[in-house]
Amino acid sequence: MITLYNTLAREKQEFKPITPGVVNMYVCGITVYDYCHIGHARMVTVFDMVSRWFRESGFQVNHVRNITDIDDKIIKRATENGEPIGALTERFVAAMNEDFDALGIIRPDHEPRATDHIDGMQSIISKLFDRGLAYSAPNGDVYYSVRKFQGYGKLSRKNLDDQRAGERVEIDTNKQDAADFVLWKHAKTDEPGEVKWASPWGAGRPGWHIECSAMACHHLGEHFDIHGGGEDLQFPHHENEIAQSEGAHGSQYVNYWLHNGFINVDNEKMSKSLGNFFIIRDVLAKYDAEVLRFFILRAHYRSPLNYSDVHLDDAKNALTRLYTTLKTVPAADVVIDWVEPHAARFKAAMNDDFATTEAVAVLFELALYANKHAASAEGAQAAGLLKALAKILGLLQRDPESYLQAGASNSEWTADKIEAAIIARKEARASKNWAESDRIRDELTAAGIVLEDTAQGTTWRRE
RNA sequence: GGCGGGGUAGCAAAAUGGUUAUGCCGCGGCCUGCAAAGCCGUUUACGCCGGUUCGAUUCCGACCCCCGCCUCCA
Repeated sequence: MITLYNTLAREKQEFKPITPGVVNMYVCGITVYDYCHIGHARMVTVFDMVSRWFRESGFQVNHVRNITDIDDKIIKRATENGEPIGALTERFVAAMNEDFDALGIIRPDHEPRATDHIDGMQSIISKLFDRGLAYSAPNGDVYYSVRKFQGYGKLSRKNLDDQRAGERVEIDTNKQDAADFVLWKHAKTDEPGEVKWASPWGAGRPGWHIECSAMACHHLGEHFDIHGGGEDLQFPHHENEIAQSEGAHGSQYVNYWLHNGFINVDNEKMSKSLGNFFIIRDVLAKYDAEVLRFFILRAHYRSPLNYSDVHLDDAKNALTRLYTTLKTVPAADVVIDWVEPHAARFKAAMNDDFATTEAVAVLFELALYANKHAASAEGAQAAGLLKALAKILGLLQRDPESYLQAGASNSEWTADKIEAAIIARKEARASKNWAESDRIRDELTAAGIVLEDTAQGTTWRRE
């Protein structure tokens, strides 16, 4: 039995699929106008982990993650760059895929793009008009009349009358109510033709929220199991999605809402204005992608996660321990026996709202056991189980030696040169010339290369 | 102002009414030519004040502090 924290209910609930054995899940993806940051990395890693666990648990998973390829920021950036919208978005879709692939994210089953679903959006807007929930404003925009939708605020638990409308942002006088949101934006004369679509309400382009209602409905139907995204999307985005989809279809939209916590820097939310913003590729230039994945998964998905080099160093050292174990103790081929105590605890943790923190702790306990029994079949079995369980989290699947020796490709110390130094040191040691052997080792240490003398000979790794 | 999340050892991060979380770092020991790795051990942990209880970090109440959403945002 899998339980998950449902934002809609504000409590953990047992997961009951609409169709037995099937999980239909929609996750809000990226707006492609810039490189993805580590907050995006957390979001996709978390829902990748969720998909993997459902699959491991025997479910058929339909994982949909959209790509927002039309919006104000995209238009602005394309204009600044003097390039077509399509060229800009294609470039950043490619960059996104590179980054996510590096993180070991399994591609979602569908990655719909907003611009391919304009018809679906218009269809929903028409239904909203039919039901009296949409109206055309004097300026040509189409708005959703929030107060006419009963249950508005049920996800974010916001009471319309308690909001301080207009306190931070000036109220658009075209709206009948400050809380109303745009469904369709009328075309502006200075906008390029590629952002204008014909519609019953005049040429224009969709509002932000409507795309997810349309794409989710297209791939998963009017009613599906899980909808995920970053916690900031809870309001207004997800609240508005509910209003649109349930308003248009007259039935429940989503059973379980999952929201991942943010990555913070110095305990504050990352934001460009604070200048504490980190894009994935900059981090990957400094740290192995698996370190970043491990860093994300060792925390619980709903907790805030502080980012800094110190924390990544910590994660890196911890991951090195695991890989070192697998290097030292050959992993046996293991079919997971879920009754085995470690495996059972791993499963119980994952079933409990994806408690990867506890699952990772089990990994370390297996490493300890494997190290203690390194020479025996028990040890190989434990190492094998460690690797098998880690696979579910998308971790520890590389050749340990390769992982430990990776990086520093720009170093003058190539593998060949290191091997040569090790041979020279071996000769010095054979003649008990400790001064020379230590000199060689110190030289390597200074270059960030650690030597380890074992019964089977000397091995090396990069720090 | 409304709504929500949180304060755990040097750092990071979980669970839990009484029993070792886990990892990193530091320190001591074993091992080693010396190291590294590994193993063993180790550093007054639970924001503050009351209450319930045989017993609370863990439940209840008050208080202090931090963070998020209420605007585009993962």
